[in-house]
Amino acid sequence: MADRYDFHSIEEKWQEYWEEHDVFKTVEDPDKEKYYVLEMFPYPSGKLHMGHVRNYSIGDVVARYMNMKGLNVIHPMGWDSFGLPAENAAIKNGARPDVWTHENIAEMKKQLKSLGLSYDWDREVMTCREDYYRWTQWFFIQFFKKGLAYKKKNAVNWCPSCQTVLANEQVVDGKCERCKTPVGKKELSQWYLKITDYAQRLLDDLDKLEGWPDKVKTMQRNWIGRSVGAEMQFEIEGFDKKLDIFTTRPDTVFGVSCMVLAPEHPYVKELVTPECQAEVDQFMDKLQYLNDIDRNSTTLEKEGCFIGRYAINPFNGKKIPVYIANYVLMDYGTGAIMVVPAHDTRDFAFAKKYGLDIIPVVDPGNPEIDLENLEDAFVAEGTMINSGKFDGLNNKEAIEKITEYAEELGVGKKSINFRLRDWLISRQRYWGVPIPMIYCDDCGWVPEKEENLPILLPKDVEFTGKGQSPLTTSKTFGDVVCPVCGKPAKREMDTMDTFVDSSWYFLRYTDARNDQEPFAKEKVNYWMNVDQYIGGVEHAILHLLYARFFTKVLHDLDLVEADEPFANLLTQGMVLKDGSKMSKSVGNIVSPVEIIEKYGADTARLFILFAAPPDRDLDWSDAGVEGSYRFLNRVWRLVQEILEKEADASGAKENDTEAGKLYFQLNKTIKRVTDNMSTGRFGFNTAISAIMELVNEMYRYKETEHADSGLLKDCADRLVLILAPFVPHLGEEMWQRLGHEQSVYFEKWPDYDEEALVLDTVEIVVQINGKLKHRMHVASDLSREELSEQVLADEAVQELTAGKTVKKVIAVPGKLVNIVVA
RNA sequence: GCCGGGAUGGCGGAAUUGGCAGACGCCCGGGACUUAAAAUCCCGUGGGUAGUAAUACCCGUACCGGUUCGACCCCGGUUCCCGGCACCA
Repeated sequence: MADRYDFHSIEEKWQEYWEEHDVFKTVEDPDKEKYYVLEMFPYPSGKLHMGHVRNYSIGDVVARYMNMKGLNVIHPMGWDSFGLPAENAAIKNGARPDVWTHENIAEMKKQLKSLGLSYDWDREVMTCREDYYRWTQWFFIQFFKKGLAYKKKNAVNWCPSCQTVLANEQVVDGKCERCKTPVGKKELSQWYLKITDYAQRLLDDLDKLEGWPDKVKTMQRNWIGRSVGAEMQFEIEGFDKKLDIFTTRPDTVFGVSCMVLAPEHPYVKELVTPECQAEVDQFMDKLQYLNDIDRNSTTLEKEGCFIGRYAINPFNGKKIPVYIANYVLMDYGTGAIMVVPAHDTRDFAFAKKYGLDIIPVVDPGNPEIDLENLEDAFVAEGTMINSGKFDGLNNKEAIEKITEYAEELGVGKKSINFRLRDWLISRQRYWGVPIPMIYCDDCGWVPEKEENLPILLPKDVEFTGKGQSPLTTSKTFGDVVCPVCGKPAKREMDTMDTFVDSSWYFLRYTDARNDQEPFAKEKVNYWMNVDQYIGGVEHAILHLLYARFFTKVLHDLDLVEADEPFANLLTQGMVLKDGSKMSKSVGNIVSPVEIIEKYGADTARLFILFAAPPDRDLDWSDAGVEGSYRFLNRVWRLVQEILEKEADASGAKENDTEAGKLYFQLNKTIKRVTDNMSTGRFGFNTAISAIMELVNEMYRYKETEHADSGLLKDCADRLVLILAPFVPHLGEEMWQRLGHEQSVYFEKWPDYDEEALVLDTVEIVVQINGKLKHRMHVASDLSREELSEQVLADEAVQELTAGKTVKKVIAVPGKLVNIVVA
């Protein structure tokens, strides 16, 4: 009789019910407040892992809760289905990438459905399907027309293993983000999206994102890397062009002792004097043997080489030598710097090595620092010296004053530099969106006519895994006529980075079947923004930055009202096993399919939500899963037992009775769960523990004399309502058995009885000198004074304070009284 | 180096943001039911000292110090761990 519940048949039953009755289908309803909850869509690898289960369980609880709260919830799912693994399968065992991908999608969709997730599958999106990538191409053309897409030859990141170029964001510690192979450089002509035009807005608007974790905002700020300073021009003797440098320390311009250019700086070739040529060549040779990681290492010794020229400091007319050096990078600022050894640690090291002047221009005002013989660069705040009319100023003020002065002299101006680079989106791979551009010898790069979209991926290609894009092997793809002049022309052979696809999928969900436009305005504007976005922190800069950029551009193109995509963001922690990430090589993978088979989806969901707060890493525990399973069986049995008893409502709700206690607990629980579910709190683990306490209390009450079965039934009803978002199959089943006709998904989230939470008497704590000594029950509505009086009059308290002088009494109504004695 | 986050029992984690530290769960121990086991139910469970015992007292939220009647929480300093950025001028 104390049987375990049959989750197999229950879960199957309700999954069928939801599907047959279109329970999760949503349509726009202007009279209802909407709620858009979204989980990051997966790459269809074919197999669900625990990270997915966690991600979608969180989203599903939010979606189901918000629906019960009466909001019009949109909760879609789709597939980030372009990408390398499909192509690698093609290279390895001749699979067709499209077939391979669709098989994987079918398998994963089956697994997703077995979790009982509340998706509106009518909105399903696949980025690899023509009906989607047609619009990705269309957006690219809009970007191009706005001057936000351009092709440029540049030294780019090349992954030799993936045989393609990578964006800066995809290079982590000098290695490929996907396959961890060290990334090299290649000189290639590639397509870029001009994300740098949006650097300032992307930075500023982070302040608007109150519902984002600080961690992610900080990461984006670091990545965008804004720094304020000045650009200044230095004349070079015997050279007609001026040398442009960027500095954040214009205040130190009187302390410049040399100029340094990046070795790749375009002026270098022209500037090197014949006497220095040999030495410069030697230096360049040495640099060539360094890979990118070493070249950028902070520990690399600072080395350089004099190139035979002198520059003139426009502020003091001083003649200073011009060098090239390994620590100056061509792709930041102007690729040239002024060297101020006294106030920059790198410059200091460089000056020491080459015997350059070290001229202090900021006085620390600290007698312990010997300005004539600095042992280190002084980089903190101080007073200006050796700087002509600026002497005596605080150096922070001098930054502004000297910049203004430079402007007067016409040798410089305020300047802001970003670390962010433009987004390189060309990929030399097959399984991606063809870039809809055509090269004509006469017209240059022109976009394909919009009515010709989509430009379909050709099927007659070979997968060699080597060299150029597989599209080049197609006999049908490359040759076209120029859309402008009609002459023979060539198609672009590269495809787009898949991060382009995922930069707008959340917009497509709002109108996924539209074949006239990417989405209808009224639909996208009804549903956007995403109210709650949930996914892994690994996308903190990649996807989340690109998606913000895309949304802003589409906003500027007047396609969407929103200019930020995601109002609230939850970055969920990883699922670990025995303290480390689940992986094939470690052999510690727990398969969701097996867990669902053994315990059911409801148990898996409950455990994963209960074991840790969602933003923290979660260590998988088999014993913990058992515990969650035990709890669900406990609830199941409780509800069965209550149903077996005849309901005889009497409704005793006084605080001092057992029934009153239960009624109080019920309302407290509803309040706690409700509070924990509100946006931004994500207290799923504590919400569940509150429900567990209620269940314990119901068990206790059930065994008391004269237990009121009407009250128990009432409790069971509400227990099921608040539990249902977490364990939806069991929720539906119990709800039905409790005699309700409608799906629990459509029921209203229960309110709690505020009055029931106000007790007539409360237990308060009595402290003597801050230490807990005694407890007593008092009326809950006592004032401070009444409370102190009553406590001091208490017999036990008198005993505790006997023979001591009461110096002070602090009373906090409803909480405690602290008696300070001497 | 700069920035962000963190450290609480044997374990995962609670604590309405200054008011009973350790909720809830796991593990472990004891008991009930059972011929027995499983399942289930009940009880105990931070450490220490004293006591046959009810109990009493002491210590305890990484470390040192401060503010306060009162600190896991606020302030100053230190250590360690995780994440991001980094020869970025």
